[in-house]
Amino acid sequence: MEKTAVLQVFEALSSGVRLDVFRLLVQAGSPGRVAGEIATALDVPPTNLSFHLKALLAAGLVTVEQEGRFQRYRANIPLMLDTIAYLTANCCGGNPEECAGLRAEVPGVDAFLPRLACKHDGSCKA
Amino acid sequence: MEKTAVLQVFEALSSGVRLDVFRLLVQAGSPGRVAGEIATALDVPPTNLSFHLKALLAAGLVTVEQEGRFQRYRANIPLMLDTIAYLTANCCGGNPEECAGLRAEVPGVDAFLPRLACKHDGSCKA
DNA sequence: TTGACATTTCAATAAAAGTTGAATGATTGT
DNA sequence: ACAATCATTCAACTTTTATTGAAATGTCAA
Repeated sequence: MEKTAVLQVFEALSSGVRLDVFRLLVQAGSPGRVAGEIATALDVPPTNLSFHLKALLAAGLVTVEQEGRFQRYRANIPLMLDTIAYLTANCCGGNPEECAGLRAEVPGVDAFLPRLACKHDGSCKA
Repeated sequence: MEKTAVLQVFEALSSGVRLDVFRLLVQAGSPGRVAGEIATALDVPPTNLSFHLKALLAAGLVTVEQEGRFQRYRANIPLMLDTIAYLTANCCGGNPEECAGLRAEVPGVDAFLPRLACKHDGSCKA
């Protein structure tokens, strides 16, 4: 994944409104939500929501599909996972056990992480 | 984890300099790096690096330890993992298989993720 | 085709973040 | 103590981002 794309993702998630929108869509799953539903759920003025949705779209974190006069938004989960993989790449350099131990301490985090950026025999992968 | 803390993390990671610094420290593992090493490695003026390190510190993403006249910085891996857990919480709402399938498609991502925010029997956890 | 609704675009303003050079504080070696 | 080194703080400026209301676009239903 390219650094500029990763930066766009993190910048997109660094606004309170956009973080809420994205998480709402992550939890919504494949049905997603139309813009009006999002605006109501989060109590954000439509014009402002539109501004933030545009940023999320530019980052690739959400997709849109027209549905009559509605716009249906969905979270782009694979991009979220790619971004996590980028951030955690080659964790702890030569000492992968270090990262493995830390992972074990955060309940629930393991299933969403890269099969460690380092192999289980102790060596690291690219 | 609190939303404001998560926002600080994402904001911290939304600058090219800070993203590079954090990844450098993630890969450095427990030895970390002193400020001068970071500045040299990334070719950032010390005054500017200091500005960005301060933001990373405020977000909690790095720690400092004084070492003579040097300042040694280290990545805060548990916070990184907590943040990932927050972002992926309750993924795909009622349809956890949806997220599980997507995870499987991103090589290397699984080991760094929450043991899915949903249980393997199909139900979701808090 | 007219009127109502959903959403976006535009323009203006307000607020925040990034970069730089000069100055400061702290620590080491001589 | 003195000079050199490592790093941070400060002040000024430039650039980017957020928010709002009014207007425009496009779709549906009667």
